[in-house]
Amino acid sequence: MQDSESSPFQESSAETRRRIAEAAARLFSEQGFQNTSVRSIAAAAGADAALVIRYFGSKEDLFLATIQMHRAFEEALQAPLPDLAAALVGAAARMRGTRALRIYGVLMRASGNQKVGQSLAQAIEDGLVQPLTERLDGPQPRVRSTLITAQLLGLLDALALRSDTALMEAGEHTLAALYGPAVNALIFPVS
Amino acid sequence: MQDSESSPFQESSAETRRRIAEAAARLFSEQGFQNTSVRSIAAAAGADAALVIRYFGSKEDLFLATIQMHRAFEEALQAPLPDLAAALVGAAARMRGTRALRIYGVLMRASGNQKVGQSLAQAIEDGLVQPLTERLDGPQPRVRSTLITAQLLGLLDALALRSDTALMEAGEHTLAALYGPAVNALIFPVS
DNA sequence: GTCTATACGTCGATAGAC
DNA sequence: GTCTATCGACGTATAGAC
Repeated sequence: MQDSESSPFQESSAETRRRIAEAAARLFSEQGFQNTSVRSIAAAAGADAALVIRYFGSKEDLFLATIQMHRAFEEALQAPLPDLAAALVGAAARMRGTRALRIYGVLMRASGNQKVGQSLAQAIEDGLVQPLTERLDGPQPRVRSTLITAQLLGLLDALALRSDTALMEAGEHTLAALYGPAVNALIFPVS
Repeated sequence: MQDSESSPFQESSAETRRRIAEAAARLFSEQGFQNTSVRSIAAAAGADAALVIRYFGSKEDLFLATIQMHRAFEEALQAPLPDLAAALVGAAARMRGTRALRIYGVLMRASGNQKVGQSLAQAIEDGLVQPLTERLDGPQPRVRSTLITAQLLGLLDALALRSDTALMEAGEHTLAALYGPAVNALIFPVS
């Protein structure tokens, strides 16, 4: 399963494997999981469909191995508490047009697949809900961080899945000025 | 294509067609679009797979014809402006465990299909964004209503796609008390 | 050891027999 | 009006050529 680059004098196949992974990452992120066939990945990599399965086990495993979510909120989560909301919304706004946002949309739509759904849920838990929970003061930090996550992912949905024009055209400053206070209502609840 | 019930003495097929639509609605909402085969729908309806296609044109058209989103926020959108946020969040919270919420998740995950994605986007526009925009006072009503929609759909995502335990177990009152003010921050911006 | 040829079962969809 | 036969494409598996 994991024969990583342990032997430096691998004859040839490591290169083929890399080309397959590269083609898979590109096609999956452009067209999604269901709309990308194993055969088309093989063709783009100049290889055979059987090889793809031989190297990666299944289309599902190939997807999980090549498409992984960028930790888009990692930096924003370090912001001081009074600036946290603006930092999170700004990070989401800056994802517009990026590959990371497209990949989020692809993962979302592929989450009907059990492994993909679990993987995505875990990434959200580890990359957003859990770090947020630790930073919150006051009552019910877990529910509040989950709701903040819902706000941020709802924003990403509008951008990635619906390409909402009103939000695509708005300036980052406008989005932060409007959505920031809404996020702050959960960071600093009125109790 | 459209031979609706124009002749009252249809021999038999109208009943078969109804059974197919019924089975399709049930299986699609339980298993999603991709995980439901035309053959399994035909079997559940006691009919033949070719008949299913013959009556409905394609699996895609059958899906669009049978799975349609319940206008879950129609009533809440009538609430007086000061109560609107609580009404919307309450409506979302009450969707937990319902068929309507499962259907939302199914549509979301099937939105990689172009027709499904457009249909869902249109339903969101007509059932949420547009009515909300008309009710908002103050600047940038369109962007604000789009962001409120993002909040509400983000909440539905957490409930339908991730079955988030923190939110599934929270009381409707708790959710309204926490998320309501966050929605209100967009209904009544501080300017 | 790296890859190709081939095949199996299932899918959505179509043509035509009854 | 309904079903049988079949199509091409899919994911996957394996035998064996180089």
